[in-house]
Amino acid sequence: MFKKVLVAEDLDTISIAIIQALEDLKIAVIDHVKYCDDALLKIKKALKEDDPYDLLITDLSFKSDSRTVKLSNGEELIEAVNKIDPEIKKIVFSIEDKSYRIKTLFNDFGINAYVSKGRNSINELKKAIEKAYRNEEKILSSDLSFNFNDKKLLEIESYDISILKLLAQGYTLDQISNEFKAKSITPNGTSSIEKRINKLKIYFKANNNVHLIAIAKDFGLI
Amino acid sequence: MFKKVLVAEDLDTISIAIIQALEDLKIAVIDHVKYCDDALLKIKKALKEDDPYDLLITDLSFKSDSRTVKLSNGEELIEAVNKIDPEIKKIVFSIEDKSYRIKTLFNDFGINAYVSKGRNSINELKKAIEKAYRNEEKILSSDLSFNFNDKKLLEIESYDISILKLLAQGYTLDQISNEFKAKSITPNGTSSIEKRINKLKIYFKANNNVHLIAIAKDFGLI
DNA sequence: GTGCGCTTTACGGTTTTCCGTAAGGAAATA
DNA sequence: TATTTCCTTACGGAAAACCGTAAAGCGCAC
Repeated sequence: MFKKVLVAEDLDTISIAIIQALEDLKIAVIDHVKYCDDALLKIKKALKEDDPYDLLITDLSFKSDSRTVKLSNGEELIEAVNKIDPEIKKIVFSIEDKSYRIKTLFNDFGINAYVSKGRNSINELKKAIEKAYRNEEKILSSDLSFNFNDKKLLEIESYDISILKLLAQGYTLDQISNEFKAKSITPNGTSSIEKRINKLKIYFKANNNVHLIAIAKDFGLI
Repeated sequence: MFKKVLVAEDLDTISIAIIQALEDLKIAVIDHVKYCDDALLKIKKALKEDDPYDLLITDLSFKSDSRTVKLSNGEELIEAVNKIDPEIKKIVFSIEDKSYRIKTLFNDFGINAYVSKGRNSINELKKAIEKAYRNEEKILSSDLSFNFNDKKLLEIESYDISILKLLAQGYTLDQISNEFKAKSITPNGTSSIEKRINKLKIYFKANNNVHLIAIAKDFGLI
């Protein structure tokens, strides 16, 4: 079993349960941090001392408080960790259950397991840890289990997300076009952007832009 | 101290910590349910047997799964409980930190305390329980503490929420007007609705309807 | 009844979205 | 080089949002 595990979770109520689960699994060293920044520091330090962590268990969303932080969520933490420690196994433990975001975690962030917080998540977490230790890939908690080959949500790319984000900030088509030109993102003609929004509306069965943004918010795309 | 307490919380990770905290407070009877429906049943049964609960601790959001439920969130549960058991004390323990929703809980739902899940929430919860036992009113965990006299967000009423919800579903002004006429909600002229939306846009500093809905979603209004 | 204040509704002009069609341009193919 | 195909952009008309102003409706005091 893993020897040294780091838990990044801000809610005290939840970290208690995670640590208890890790103790049940007879893990020797269990460290816990409440901020992403601290997690990165600990991983750096462990590497320097030649005693790295075997596993990182992290949440996705962290509450912001008075403390100013560099890494504000789990994705940013994982991105930073990947740069300095490609060996460490990564399990995400979060309430998020939107397939789009979870697929990105596996495909772009290279996590080993995703466990959704739910009514029986401690068992699911324990199972995922054991599977990760046995080097299984793309581990999903059983309440989720969607098809990774389903291209549906993977087709939506960062370009679409950029449009949706700007729309949600109240930009008009013209303003989005100018913004894209300024950042040399192509295509950037108002007509092209309009067409792309139209595709999204058809895809999400949205009546208009307002509806589209509401749906995008619900899906956790933005 | 309270003798009999009911905990309504779907996440197993969190309920463990809550129950542990209640045990620390030497509470004799601690019951726990994962669905709002079950909470209402237990409260009903306890009333019938003339051994009612002293305190209900509930979350706001409950995950939906295969089981079909009548009460799908904490607000609905509290509403139902208020009808059958006006005596029971009510503490809401949730991640939500938007003042609008919390104020409604105190003013319209008559809860005794609100504790925000955070980095030190177990202590906050314990303190809130003790204060509620001493009959204190409108107890807030210390990480929140906003001014109840601040009228800002209280001014937004159910009429505004109705408009926002319909907008988010892709309705046009005309359609909203018709919907309101059908449900005899007044005012229902397109012009009046337009004016109201405009107020909301000024209030939330939104550039247009799309922006407004994005903000409303972020605020948890809809 | 009359006048006042407030809310609701109506109206008109401008901007933006909405949606189809078509032109322009670049890469691929023959 | 000519042709096809796909992607990008332009254009134009209808619908809806946007925004200010004016009129109508209504309760209320006098």
